[in-house]
Amino acid sequence: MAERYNPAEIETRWQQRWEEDRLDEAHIDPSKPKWYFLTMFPYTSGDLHIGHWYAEAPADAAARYRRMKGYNVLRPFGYDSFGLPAENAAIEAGVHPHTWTVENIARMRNQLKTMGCMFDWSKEVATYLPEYYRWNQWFFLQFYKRGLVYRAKAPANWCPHCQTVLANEQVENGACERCHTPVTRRDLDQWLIRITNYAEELLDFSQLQWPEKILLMQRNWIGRSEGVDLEFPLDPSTGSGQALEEKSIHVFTTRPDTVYGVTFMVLAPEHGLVAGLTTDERRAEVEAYVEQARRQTEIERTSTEREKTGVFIGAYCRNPFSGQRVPIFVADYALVSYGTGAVMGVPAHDYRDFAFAARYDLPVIAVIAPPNWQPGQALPDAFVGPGPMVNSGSFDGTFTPGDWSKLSEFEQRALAERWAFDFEQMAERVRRERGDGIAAVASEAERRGWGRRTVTYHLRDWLISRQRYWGTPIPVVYCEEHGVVLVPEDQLPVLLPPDAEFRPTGESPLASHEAFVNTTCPQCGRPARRETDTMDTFVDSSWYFLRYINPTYDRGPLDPNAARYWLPVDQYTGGAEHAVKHLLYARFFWKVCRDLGLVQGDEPFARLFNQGIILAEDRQKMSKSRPEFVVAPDELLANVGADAVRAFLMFIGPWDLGGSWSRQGIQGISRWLQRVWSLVLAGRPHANDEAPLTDRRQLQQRLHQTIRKVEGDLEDFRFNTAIAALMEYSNFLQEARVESEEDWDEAIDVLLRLMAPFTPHIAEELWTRLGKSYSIHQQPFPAWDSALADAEEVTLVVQVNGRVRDRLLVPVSISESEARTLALQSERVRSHLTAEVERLVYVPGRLINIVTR
RNA sequence: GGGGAAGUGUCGGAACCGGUAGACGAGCAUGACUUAGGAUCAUGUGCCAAUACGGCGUGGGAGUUCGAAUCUCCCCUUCCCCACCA
Repeated sequence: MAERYNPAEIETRWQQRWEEDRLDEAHIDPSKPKWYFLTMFPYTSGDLHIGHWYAEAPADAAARYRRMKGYNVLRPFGYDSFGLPAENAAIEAGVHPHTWTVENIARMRNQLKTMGCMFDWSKEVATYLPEYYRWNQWFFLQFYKRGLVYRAKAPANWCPHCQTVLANEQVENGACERCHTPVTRRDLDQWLIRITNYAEELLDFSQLQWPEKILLMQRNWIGRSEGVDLEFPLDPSTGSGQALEEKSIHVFTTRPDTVYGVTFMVLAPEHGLVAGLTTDERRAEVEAYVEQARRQTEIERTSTEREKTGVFIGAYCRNPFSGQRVPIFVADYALVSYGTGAVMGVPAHDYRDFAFAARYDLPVIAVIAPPNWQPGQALPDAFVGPGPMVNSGSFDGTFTPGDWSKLSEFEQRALAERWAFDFEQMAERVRRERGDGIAAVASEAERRGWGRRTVTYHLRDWLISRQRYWGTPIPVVYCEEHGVVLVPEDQLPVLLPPDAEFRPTGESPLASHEAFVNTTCPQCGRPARRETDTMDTFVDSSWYFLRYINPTYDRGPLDPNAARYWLPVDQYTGGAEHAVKHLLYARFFWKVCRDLGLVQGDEPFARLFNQGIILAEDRQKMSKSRPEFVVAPDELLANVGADAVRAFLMFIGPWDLGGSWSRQGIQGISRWLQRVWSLVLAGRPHANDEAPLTDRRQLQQRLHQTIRKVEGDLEDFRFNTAIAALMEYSNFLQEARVESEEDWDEAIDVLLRLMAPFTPHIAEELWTRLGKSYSIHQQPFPAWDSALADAEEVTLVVQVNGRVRDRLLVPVSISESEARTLALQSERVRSHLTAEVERLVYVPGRLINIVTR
């Protein structure tokens, strides 16, 4: 009786051996093409769950395949280990975040090793270590010197639960992405990074082989809008008596063609001019409104269902084009964070303004004539479509496209229906029309000095200050004499003191640590205070992949020598949830690094692949409240083994779609591995029985077809069909009766090499047991020969009027006339030929369709 | 409100260019072997009929085509992302 497959024993044995032999360490080798294969590093949240396996196991198979194809593959691993979750968990458990993090990393590392992945452990990186965050601080200094870091007092997203500010990207539906508490606003002095300087370049995706979906999300997030900054002079006859430096209000508009339709002006509640412009009699009401806007959460404030509200502030400005006096309102539908924080209200041609005007009984002046509209007629709704300008002084009659080209076809059709005009005709008219009211008014504004063309982005500057403990201290000192002073490079790192009170109070925890706060000014040596905020952890993750290439290098964040060889990353894999956070920040960081001369090229990640999400059996997302899914169960590893878990996760479906985790299906993989085990160890099946001999040519054909299929699937991350092909192949071998020992050996040799990327342990074990040289993971991937893979005979389907009536086995080389003859001779076909044959459609190698009258 | 992805047996899924729908697994059924098994092996398994060389089948409805899961239009459902962007 042959020995049974015992995955637990085999797997631990090989994992130890590979580690001892440093099989997976990558070294610079100019004689080989390199392949930097990166997977997003995990947050150190504790035990590994099946989601981690899902991110790592298929990527490992793809990386192992690359290595077998002759690439020098770099496959590092690290830990994103600063940040709120560590702190929150530590507070809950009453442990220091440092202890919590160190323990988690140790546990995660051990659990990771049971997966049998080809990680190069010599390049491990953890962001909480001073050797790492020292370079965050170094980057901060370089950014500062290049004018890419600045300090500003601005209303910031504030999470009342986490007691810290958040970047725009970390607010989801108006709530904190971590704890889902509704976000409010707070005015604080904050450090920001000028990512907007790179907005234009970040919109260039031409060098990226990324999923369209992600590019689209980044494009939308950056949100480029071309428009005009228009200046509306303040009316001197109104307003408060306060002396104002500002003489005008700036608005950003994409629709200057509607400027004659302005009937009011809206300032965001946080707009700097509100307090100064408000008249005394309006002051109480305005202040109450501003105060309630401030208290509201983002969710309440940005709900689209909500009615537009606002308050007249008593002041007026003047429309430079029409000369008309325009009342100024404060309303929370204007956002400080977009454009100039002020909106020109054109109710006739903007839905929001229309709703606002309706509520406060403000005039609606149509300045673009909708189809079938008569002058003087009231508008039932805002009209955003194209048409001739009216009520617009010298611009009357100028055609303007309105929002037409910005609308999707769907929206255009809806608009056509709403205003009862012909969609096709209008589309054609806009295409043909040479007039452009938008450009005409914009040019006029520039000529008269009333405004200038400008581009506005949805992307905000990146707010990196955090009022929390567990992060990188910002290397800045405040001196009474010298103000903001940077900590000199040779004094880095500014160490995070281990003994600070880290419980959040709303104040930065470091502020109460006297020994940390009190320092001396690097310039004059007199007493000074340290900055007590820490950095957003997205700073850490923006460049970790640069550190991997040589994590011990101490003369800079990255080793230039290693950088020249390894960078950029050839393949990046990870979840799509980072589409506009990490992936945008990392692209930005790279571009700055390029400008600092640290790296070459414009993009860090040439190719990107997003795996899907793995759900529990009942399609619930895995979570901490469901411990049965949080831990990749030891018991599972003991029973079926890591190879089976790996292969099952790849077999479950396409990697980018994710799927449900079920223990049931894993039996199928386990059985397959058992069958392969017996097949390989038992030797040629049916060697001595009466079964018909398998044709040698057919054996080779299956072998080469399988290599071709598995290779193609691995190139495209289609692991599920690759494994199905391997199953088909091993099932075929099980049925086969192969005469020659050599042929059999070749067939098995190929099977094991093809399995090695997916199930590395069993492949290595069987390989060794067959007496082949260690290690299978250093063997080349088998090559296929299309002459051998291509079939000599094909099944020709014969259809009558599109219905399959017969299948004929014919040589590939069959001529059309031979095929016709054979098809028409077929008994099965003839019985369906009840009418005269009209024509014959012949698709070589596939089918013949006989069409009758 | 906008954008995107997807709907195929009992289940996960396959079908890459418009050309054999359901590969490969799971589950189920029957049988074999077994003291027993959630072990192993064999056979079957889309639905309806059951005489088969039959009919119907890829969310629903239309269309293009010799031929549609695949292309076009309308409708329905699910998931994801963004959401007062002036």
